[in-house]
Amino acid sequence: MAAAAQVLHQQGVERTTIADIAGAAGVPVGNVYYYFKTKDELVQAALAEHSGYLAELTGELDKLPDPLERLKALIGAWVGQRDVAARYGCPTGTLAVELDKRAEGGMDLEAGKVIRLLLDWVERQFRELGLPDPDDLAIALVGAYQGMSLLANALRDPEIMTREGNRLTRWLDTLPNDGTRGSNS
Amino acid sequence: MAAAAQVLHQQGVERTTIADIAGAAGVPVGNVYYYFKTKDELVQAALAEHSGYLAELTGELDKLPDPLERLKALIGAWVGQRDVAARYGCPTGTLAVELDKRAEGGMDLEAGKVIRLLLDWVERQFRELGLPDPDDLAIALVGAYQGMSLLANALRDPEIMTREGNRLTRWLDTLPNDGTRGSNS
DNA sequence: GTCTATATACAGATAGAC
DNA sequence: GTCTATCTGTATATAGAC
Repeated sequence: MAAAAQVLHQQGVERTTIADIAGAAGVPVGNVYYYFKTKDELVQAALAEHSGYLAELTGELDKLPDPLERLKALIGAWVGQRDVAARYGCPTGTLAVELDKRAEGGMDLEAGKVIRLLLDWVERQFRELGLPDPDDLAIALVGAYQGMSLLANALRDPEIMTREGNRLTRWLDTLPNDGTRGSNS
Repeated sequence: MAAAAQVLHQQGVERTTIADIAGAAGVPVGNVYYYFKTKDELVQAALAEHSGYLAELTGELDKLPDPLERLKALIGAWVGQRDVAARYGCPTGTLAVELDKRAEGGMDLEAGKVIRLLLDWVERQFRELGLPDPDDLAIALVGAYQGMSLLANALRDPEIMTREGNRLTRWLDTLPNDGTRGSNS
């Protein structure tokens, strides 16, 4: 599953053969088919991997006491992945684009479900901050992440992630404060 | 070329066969190969179509006297395409994702060049407005467009385009004014 | 449960009649 | 310049030995 997630991210779903995944995992092709009946099941497995990574990350962030700090740490994690994003794009975002075209199998919305998990977590943070329209704010933040990942990838420029990350962090600081948290400045 | 642009956008590069494009254009396959030696050349042609559409759009917007109004009209054009974006994504953005994986042929950066054209035009508007860091602002605006297109597509929800479009328009109004243009409020 | 060999299908590309 | 028929490569998936 880890091999599938990595190779599918780097080479894309359509350009990746089962032999590629088998090779990356160090097993022969027939072996892969023993555990995954179709290529689509391997894609599902890769999505589950990304979903697990997301749960792990948000689980860590939830340990931070302040929702605003959690969101800033999330942006920090995104920027920390800037080189991967510039080379291969956001794993879930590029999968969403690829699966949308891959009509057969009805998996076109599976990547959207993982993105939805991230959206819901982000929305929860904005809600805890007492901000109006937390769903719109979540769309704005996650959308900015997907957008900067796509641009960084299309232009092969990791600096885009850094610059947008800084702007987003400043943006978070400009949002109205409901007064229950203290300001350090 | 128009048929190639449309079918490649809707079905994706890898899932589109030459027969699909030939069928959409109403000609047999052999005919397509008379004008385009390889599938990659058809992709190039599709990119040229999107680039032409972009030039047409910005050409129209340039007729507006105020750069701020040009940017707002650009956002309006994006939102006007919300149903297409929700179903198939941004034509250039999804192509960028697909071409990044399609290593062979060295076309991985071609879609990035078209996006660069848009970025440069947007940056020019911000510069005319006398705003600091116009390149960062352009990344933010075009990134937001790519992000909301991807989210709308992944979640199959055109309303995301409308809501983000409204937010971006309000954002433009909050940017510092250099004083050379009048405020109506 | 692991691995090799192969069947099946289909897409990119070409040859050549018209 | 248009179109049909076909070659060729390759990827998914399976059969079956071990």
